[in-house]
Amino acid sequence: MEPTDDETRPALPPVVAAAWGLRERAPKGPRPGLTLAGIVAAAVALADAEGLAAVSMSRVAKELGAATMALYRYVSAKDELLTLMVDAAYGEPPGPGGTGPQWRTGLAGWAWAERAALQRHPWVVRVPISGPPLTPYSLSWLENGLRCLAGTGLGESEKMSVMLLLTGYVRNDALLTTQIQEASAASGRRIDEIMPEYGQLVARVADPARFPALREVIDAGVLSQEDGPDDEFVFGLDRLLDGVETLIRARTTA
Amino acid sequence: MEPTDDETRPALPPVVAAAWGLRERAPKGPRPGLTLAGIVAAAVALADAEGLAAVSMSRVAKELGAATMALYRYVSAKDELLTLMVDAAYGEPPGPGGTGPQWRTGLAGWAWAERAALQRHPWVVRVPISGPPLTPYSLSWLENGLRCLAGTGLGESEKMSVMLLLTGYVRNDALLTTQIQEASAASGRRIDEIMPEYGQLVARVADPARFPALREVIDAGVLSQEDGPDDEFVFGLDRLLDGVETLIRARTTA
DNA sequence: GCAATTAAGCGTATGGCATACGCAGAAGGA
DNA sequence: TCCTTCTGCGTATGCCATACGCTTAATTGC
Repeated sequence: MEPTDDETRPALPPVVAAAWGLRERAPKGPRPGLTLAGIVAAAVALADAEGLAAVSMSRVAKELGAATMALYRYVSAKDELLTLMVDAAYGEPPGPGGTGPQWRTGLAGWAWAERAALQRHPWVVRVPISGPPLTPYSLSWLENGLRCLAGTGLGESEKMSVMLLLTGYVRNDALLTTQIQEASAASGRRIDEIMPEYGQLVARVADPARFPALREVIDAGVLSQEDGPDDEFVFGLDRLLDGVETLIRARTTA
Repeated sequence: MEPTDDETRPALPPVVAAAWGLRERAPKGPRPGLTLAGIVAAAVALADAEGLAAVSMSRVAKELGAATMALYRYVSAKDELLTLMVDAAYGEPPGPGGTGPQWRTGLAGWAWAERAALQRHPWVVRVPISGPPLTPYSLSWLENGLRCLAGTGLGESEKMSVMLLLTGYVRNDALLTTQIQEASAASGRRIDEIMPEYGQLVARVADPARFPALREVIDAGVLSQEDGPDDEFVFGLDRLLDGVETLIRARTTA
């Protein structure tokens, strides 16, 4: 008996197989009354409307008119549902951007697209990473990002590192944004009220002798003026892509 | 009656006042049997030992030999406790680095120090941000970071943006690292087992025709080789500081 | 010394959560 | 017709945050 693939290769995690539609149904037994895609869609809609905290197994089931435990016929644990929700929330990535010298506009467009997706589904960044990306849409996003870096002279390992850095930046920005929004909603103040107040509070609490640099920032009025919601994102993205550009230039001229 | 500070200035949030030690105790009534600092220390120790999920009000109280509701005499809600825990976990920042041309080594040291603090207390990045930093240690970290940028020609607003970008990078790296560790612990596999497996799984699931760039990465063996745990952090930090350097040079030569 | 005041510690109750387990019944194959 | 297999689901367990109000300790004003 020759070795089969099943013995030489690691098995696909069940949730990955499900995401790629590789589950085969046994012919016997009653027809399923629900579908995995329907469960995921209901959970995504619920998270969009009421936040990730509202996504409990019983609540999703109620939304579908089913009992809580019925969901466990489709998903072995809540973690699996979350993984599938994230993949669905990402959806189709933007088309591959230009390669070669256009890498920068391509990657910038990719980053803005991820940001837009995370603004549509802010709860995505609250779902703990369960491992490196293996689900269909996640891999498509990675693929299209990597394509922007073709012809830049970067090594394959460097390309992956750039993508990791970029998606990390976008995700962190989205996490910060939603956390600030939630905190301001919880405190009942609007964000444009909070920032000027913040400057005053820091000034009150931070002794100028011990916090001189901070005091200069406050005196410059940085904390009082409001900037457009995109300004901070643009700044960070520009720095980050500048850093990548420095590396690419070094690889090209070397 | 002339306007007092209390009328013209926003009030300090209670948790901020507590963190700066500004709570005055009424002389009457029984002596407190617990201290805020003691509660925070117990909660930090518990989070270090068993993770943030283990930090429930009843569990912290049990650790202190008190009843659950006793804690609510010191903290108005769990969120307040979490805020104080984070501040305690950061602790003293590294001394201010050199200014002027040494900004880069100073900021790099700052970033490594924050990373070290987050490795000591991985749960910190799981605590939702409740607002801009106002607690003592948080402000000290910000202060010492800003000092590195003195004499670089950056505007005050740009200095703040750089610090936001840098701390975001470090925190995101820490979040990713702990999530991967937790996921690998939950699956019972070691991380150095997972990565080679991951390459094989991607290869199995990703059609080379549809995922050419991804396939190149896999074929280069990027996903199979393990790099030192710091390599990825070094790469991102270098790119990020390169990007800041580009900006500083533009401000200097202009 | 005594009464009034104030805050500390805490017992109880509420409503929600994930999910292990096992049963009833449906669908198809033999 | 009977047997296998799978679906839907009811129940039970042990957690969680925290609102409310009682008892009691420590102090002040008389």
